[in-house]
Amino acid sequence: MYSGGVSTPERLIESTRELLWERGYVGTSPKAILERAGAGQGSMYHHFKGKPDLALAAIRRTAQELRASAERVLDGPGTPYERIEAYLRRERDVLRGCPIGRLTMDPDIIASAELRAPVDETIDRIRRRIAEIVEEGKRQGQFAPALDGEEIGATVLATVQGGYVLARAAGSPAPFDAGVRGLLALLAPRTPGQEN
Amino acid sequence: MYSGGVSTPERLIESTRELLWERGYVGTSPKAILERAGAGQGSMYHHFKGKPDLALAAIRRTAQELRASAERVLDGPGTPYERIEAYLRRERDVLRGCPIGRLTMDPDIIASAELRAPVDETIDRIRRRIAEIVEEGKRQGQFAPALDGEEIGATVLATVQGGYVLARAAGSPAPFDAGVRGLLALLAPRTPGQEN
DNA sequence: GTCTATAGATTGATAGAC
DNA sequence: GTCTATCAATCTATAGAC
Repeated sequence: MYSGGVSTPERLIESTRELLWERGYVGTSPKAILERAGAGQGSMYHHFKGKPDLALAAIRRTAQELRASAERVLDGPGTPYERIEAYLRRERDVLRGCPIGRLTMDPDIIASAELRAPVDETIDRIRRRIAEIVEEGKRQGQFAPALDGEEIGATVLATVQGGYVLARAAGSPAPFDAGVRGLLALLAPRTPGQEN
Repeated sequence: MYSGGVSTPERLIESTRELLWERGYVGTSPKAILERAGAGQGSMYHHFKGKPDLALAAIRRTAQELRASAERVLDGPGTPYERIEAYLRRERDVLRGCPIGRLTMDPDIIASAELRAPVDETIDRIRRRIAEIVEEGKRQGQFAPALDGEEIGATVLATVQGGYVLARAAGSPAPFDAGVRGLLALLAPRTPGQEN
């Protein structure tokens, strides 16, 4: 339950972000949001048009934060391989899953162009940033010329998103970590004299 | 809506399978199941203890079918690489997602050991089968000895599961196909004289 | 701007007629 | 074995007092 010097709309958005992550859109009721935010029924409908409007505000903020934190890692120091490795290995609460990726399994999100848009944009931007890094690595001779940046970008992001699925199914982060290690082994940069 | 010479419990299970795939567990109501099955309230509670019991029957059947069809491809003809390629490229209704994988984003499925069990078992068995095939490929010299079968198995399955996430976010199967192509490029078998 | 009261629909489940 | 009727609780939303 949020309190402190934070405004009511702010508490509503933060509570919605948490619940969307935990239970998805379909599984999140206004009542649950209001309880967590410590607000009454009227407050929500005063500040937002309804559940979809509040969810949109919450999703936009989560998308923005996720994109920023991913790009901080991808634009950090190191060789192309090292930056992709940093992205794959960065700290994650694996069993909670991806707060943006999980929304793609929500039928009401996918049915609404407005709610799906920030999800699409976030995933697409990260994927394209990885694609650029792979192309950079190809120019530097770190990756094989036969690799396609766009394709590897999709593979990297899919491994992460699918890693969450495997981990949640198993009830353990281990399969996520295994998938990441497998991908890194496949991506391992070519060093002089190395045959694979 | 199911009819024909099919029994009522059968129609209930099939309707539940469809709805779990489309809307997940949280998003599927007994009412919706009954409407699709063309049955009344009483029928469902006569044959099943309730929503979780019916869902369990539906999930077990879907899990069984998915495992069988995946293993048919993985145990088919061809080299280890070709069998993994066949698995990755097999026909999929990409935008519908995986009927088993999507359940991992359902909080009520994950909260129930009984409902999660068939999901876990299905994913785990396919992953281990791929791991065996990778080890077989290593023995044949088709894959680099440095690769770990268990890890690559997780990477392959994660790429598929995550590919669905990317595709549904984009509203197009293209990112799924791109991710698969990227992974296949990384897995590409070593042929005599080839350096990467 | 916040609250409670209330609305009509839907949820998951039960009772009891046929 | 199937149906309709009914249940208490919850859903999303609105009304209106403060």
